[in-house]
Amino acid sequence: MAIADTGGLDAVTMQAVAERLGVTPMALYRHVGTKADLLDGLVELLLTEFPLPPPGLAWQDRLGSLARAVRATAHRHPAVFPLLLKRPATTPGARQVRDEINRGLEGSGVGAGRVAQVERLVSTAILGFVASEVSGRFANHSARQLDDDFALLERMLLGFIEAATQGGRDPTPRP
Amino acid sequence: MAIADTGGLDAVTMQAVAERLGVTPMALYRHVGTKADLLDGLVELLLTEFPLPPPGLAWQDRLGSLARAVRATAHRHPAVFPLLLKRPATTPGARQVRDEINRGLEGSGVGAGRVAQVERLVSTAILGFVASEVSGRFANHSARQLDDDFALLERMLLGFIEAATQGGRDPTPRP
DNA sequence: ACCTGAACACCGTTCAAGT
DNA sequence: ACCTGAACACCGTTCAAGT
Repeated sequence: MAIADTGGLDAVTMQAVAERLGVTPMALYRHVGTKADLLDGLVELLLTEFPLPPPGLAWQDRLGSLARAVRATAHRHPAVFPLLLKRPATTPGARQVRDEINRGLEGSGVGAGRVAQVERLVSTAILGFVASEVSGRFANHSARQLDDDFALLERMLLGFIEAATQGGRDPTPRP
Repeated sequence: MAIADTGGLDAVTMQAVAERLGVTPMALYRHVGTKADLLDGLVELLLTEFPLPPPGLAWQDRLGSLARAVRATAHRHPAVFPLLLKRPATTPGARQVRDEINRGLEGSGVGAGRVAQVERLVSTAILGFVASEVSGRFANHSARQLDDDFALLERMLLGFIEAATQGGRDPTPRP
């Protein structure tokens, strides 16, 4: 992970990892099946780094703080984060995050039958924005502009979630 | 592009391209500065393949048909599409698409001062979903499920755009 | 102007051999 | 059980040399 953070994903070679460990590249194959496995491990490490929001918050704040935590983690590991687009969220770390989002959505009043689809769209919107950001698509934009964009994205998603509510609760007015 | 479509991005090597052209790898450096330049060319080729929607449609249909055209192009070139996350949309091909979206947004009544930001969020949401799709994140989902998700994404974005046409400094989406 | 041969410094991965 | 030497089939890229 340290190699990826400082040198990018291309710097994560079997030789670089081996050198970091004071060992020859061939020795790694005793501990990891292939280089793809090593990258999978990196992604899982990233996922377990997302801090889950404290309980007791309103669902809006739970989801909002999780979204911002994901973004902060991505900024810390810009090379590894975009790999999330490539793998189904089936690992323990991925499920942990998805379950947290689902709890927030249930708290919002989204019908149980629609939670999975809403979760997919909300996750994908956050993932797409943050992956764009750390991958370089917004290289010409200021940090201030990106913060504004992200705040608007959060509002868009809260509005979407409220609209997906089955009328069991009154939509909460947003500031 | 043909090599990328059939073998993935990893198959796009200088040697593979050279062989396709009946030439040695070194000959390519007469026509392209570096391999990164070659990939840039691939992305630009992809961008110019997006069919722009016919004029005369309502703004909702213009934006919708553009979104679906982008998705169809991504399905045709799944290896190259995700590279869009890595580059600022500053090339002629990218500008062409962005201008088209901006025209749609202006038609919707979004204030001129907010078109750029709304465009960024709408583009990013589509890009994020489609890149996830072609990169493998939804590998466990059926084509039918993904079509449904995409249709819901379109509705979410139309709702967001409509909310952004109402007054106020902050476009707050409403159901 | 365009292409090639030879060469360099890397890659991931294997296999038999060492401790 | 864990590591290494040697080797293989690749990479991108350069440079001088060829036509």
